[in-house]
Amino acid sequence: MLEKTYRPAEVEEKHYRLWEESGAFAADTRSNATPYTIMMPPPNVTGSLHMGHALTFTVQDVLVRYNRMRRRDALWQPGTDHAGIATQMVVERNLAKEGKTRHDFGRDAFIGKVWEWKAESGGTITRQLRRLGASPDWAKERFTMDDGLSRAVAKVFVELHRQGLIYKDKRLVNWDPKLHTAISDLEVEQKEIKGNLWHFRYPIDGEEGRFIVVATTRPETMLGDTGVAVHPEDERYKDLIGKHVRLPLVGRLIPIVGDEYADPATGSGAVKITPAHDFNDFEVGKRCNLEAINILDRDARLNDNVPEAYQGLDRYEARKKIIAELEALELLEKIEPHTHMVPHGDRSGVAIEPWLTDQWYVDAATLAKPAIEAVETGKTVFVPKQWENTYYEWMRNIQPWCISRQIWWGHQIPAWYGPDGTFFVEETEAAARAAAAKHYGSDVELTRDPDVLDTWFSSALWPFSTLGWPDETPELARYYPTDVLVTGFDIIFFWVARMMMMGLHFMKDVPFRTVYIHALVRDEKGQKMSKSKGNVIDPLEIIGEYGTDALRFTLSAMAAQGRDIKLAVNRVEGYRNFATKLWNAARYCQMNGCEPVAGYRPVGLTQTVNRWIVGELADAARKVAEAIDAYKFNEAANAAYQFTWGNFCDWYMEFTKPILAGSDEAAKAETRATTAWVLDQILHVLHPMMPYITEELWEQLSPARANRLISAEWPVYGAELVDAAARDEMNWVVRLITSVRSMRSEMNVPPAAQIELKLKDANAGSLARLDTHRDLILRMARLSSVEPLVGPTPKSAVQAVQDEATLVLPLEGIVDLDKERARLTKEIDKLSGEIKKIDAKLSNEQFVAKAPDEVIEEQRDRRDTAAQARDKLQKALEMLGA
RNA sequence: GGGCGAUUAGCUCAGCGGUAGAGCGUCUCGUUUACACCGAGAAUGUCGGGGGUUCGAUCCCCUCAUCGCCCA
Repeated sequence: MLEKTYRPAEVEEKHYRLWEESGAFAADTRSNATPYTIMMPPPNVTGSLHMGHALTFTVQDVLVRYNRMRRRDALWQPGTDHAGIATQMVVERNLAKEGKTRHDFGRDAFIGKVWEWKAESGGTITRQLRRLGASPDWAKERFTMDDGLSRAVAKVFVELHRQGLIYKDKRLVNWDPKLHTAISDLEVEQKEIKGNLWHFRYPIDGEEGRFIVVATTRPETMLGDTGVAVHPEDERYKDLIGKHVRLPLVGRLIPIVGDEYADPATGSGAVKITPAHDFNDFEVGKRCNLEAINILDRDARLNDNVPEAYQGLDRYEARKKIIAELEALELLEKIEPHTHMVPHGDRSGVAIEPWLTDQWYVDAATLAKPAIEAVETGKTVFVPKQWENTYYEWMRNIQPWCISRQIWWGHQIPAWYGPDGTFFVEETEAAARAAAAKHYGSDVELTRDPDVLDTWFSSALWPFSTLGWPDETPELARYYPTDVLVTGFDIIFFWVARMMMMGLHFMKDVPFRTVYIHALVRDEKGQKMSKSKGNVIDPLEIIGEYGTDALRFTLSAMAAQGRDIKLAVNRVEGYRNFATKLWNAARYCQMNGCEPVAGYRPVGLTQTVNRWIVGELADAARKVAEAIDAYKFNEAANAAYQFTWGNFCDWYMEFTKPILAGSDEAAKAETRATTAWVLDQILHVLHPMMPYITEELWEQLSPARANRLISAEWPVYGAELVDAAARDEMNWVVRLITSVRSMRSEMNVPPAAQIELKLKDANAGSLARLDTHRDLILRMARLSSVEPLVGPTPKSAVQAVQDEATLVLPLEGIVDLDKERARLTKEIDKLSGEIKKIDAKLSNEQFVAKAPDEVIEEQRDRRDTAAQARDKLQKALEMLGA
């Protein structure tokens, strides 16, 4: 016998272990079934499960479990990402606790430390994924730094280099002065900073007493100024173009140039140009042949290219000093408060510096072209479709991708330098040595490029590198391209776009047919969850309190397309209650001997109630399947919830109690079998969203079954299961019972009182329904009898209309006449309002002329029904007297 | 500045051309042996404002307001 309530903690671990051990998650490369493939976005190896993970992996697991049950050969490819900077930071932080830095160890030893850390702590996220019930093919788990994946990375790098799509260049990069590495544009976050706009006077050379005013938010960069730009058409400065300015504090003569970058409308209209430390200035410098003087070192301290007094100063100390000194020289015109956007490193949190360095770049614009076309032609489709615009916007304006990082943890760039700086890009050191020997005519000492690749470089290869590429494995042939990629919009640029580029380039086909972009999970007020705000809801805590299934079902139910999820814990509680409800329904089945009957077929049933529930179930299961197919997880969850609670528990189980308690053995047997069968189907339909409780019930309700639910087949029913007549009949019963309950409640009839119901003017059909279902009507409406009304309507009665009939509750002595009059009046008013509205429509010639016939017909029907009901209630009201 | 999205019951959200829905919350009643993590019933909405298209608009179009996000 089942316990009284479901205790998730007691069964989740067991089922997970059994699933995994039995190979239920494994794809079958040799299967004849059509593959269904999802590449798991590899979480960072440093990660721990947050609500965003919980959503994305729940959605993926729902898809995978569902398609597995649909008998697709499902491959959910798992793995983790080495997360270069993030992981290196974690390990360095640990070393810092012992007062050490990575430099105390040296590169190789430090990398050894990182691997050690990974072996000890890198499994957290995958353990937590297991708690969430995720069912990827763990045997195929990969890590972006695996040998195989590293080989793929090297091959891609070398090939792209040979094709001219990877190149080395000296340009301004986003330099992170804390982490000492370049980062890509995407890793830069613009933060609004309240600062100042300092206006400086630069003396014009050769014109004593004349100044040009320039404004800057970054005074320290003035030491690297190599020009002042004005708009070529700006009348104020036209005469100055070609002249020079004597740069204060430095003494350098720098030219005044005409360039349209200077906006006459902002500030003074003149701008100082620091080509080595500003992206816009860099372009101006190129156009106007200005020198680029690098004045910063890797810590963003001033270097030897500035006057001695400033050398070694931090950028912010230098700023203070410069302002003070210019003020002393009376060259500070004014200071305006100014709020502006300052780029910050997303990992380090410090302001990044544009810095001139040698870096490796990917020619993203070239690779983007086929990737754009693939979406334009529908080879890859975004769901919801609007995200395609975001993708296009980014891809059509894509900039060269800086892929080198000055850190140690990651894929080291496969380039080796000879003594004269010539480099050899090869997959292995041996190949590089051979190439160098050929080039120099003898063996020479080679040094490998110390940089590593951007983490996203290896992630971009994930859809094929995990399947064995560059080897032509059976997996690669079978599972690429994948079916759907599930992810959040925040990494469309980081990852989706890059997989598209790499996939198309190396596999000549898109990496996935569909990209499902889900929402971001926020707190219940719509704030992004963050540790600093203290509004984080920890999925593991939720799981601990309400169970995994409750969390998964909540996330499914809230995953409506195109909207963020504001997660409120009471929603989870509500769906935990749903799990308990299901549990108790199963318990009821068990107590009533409703056990699965081998060979049961839901056709040819004798009991209307059974034909009805079977049809409702078929409808609900179809809705769930269609919703999952359309990535409408909220609709899938709601359809399953509504059927289980609203149809099966609230009505069917109550309807059948008289049969199960009765003496018609054949009806009893049929009903038991049907009840068991429907519950069984519910378990199937809920399983993708609530895997644990359904598996547990599946096992407990019929321990003899050979297979587990995870491996069962998704139910698909023929149209013959839906019986419209049965549905109409049961709906009639439902309406009758609801009506009586409502009258009782409104008239304050004590629940325990068994009263009589009379049916007035009921036709033969209704009377037949009444006879069929008398037992359950008596029970559910708490009546002593239900009979056709003979003779006149009793004086003190409460009445309601149902189709052609009137329901009459004779409540002599009990009924409060005023209350009943008020109730009837309210009903009548409601109906009158409706009739009036419909009449207005029907008397509108345009409506009658232009609306479709069936709409007009429907309006007429509704009007007639309402009018009939109103007349009957009117009579009832008159009978009560004024 | 450019783009996207949102605004529906007290709260969180579905719906998106023809009877406004759910969950939670609220109120009333209820120990009917599956379930009080429950059951029955009830109340609650000029579907952000203003225009337009249409026989008909919560739904389509325009505009304004407010809020949020992305990109400069």
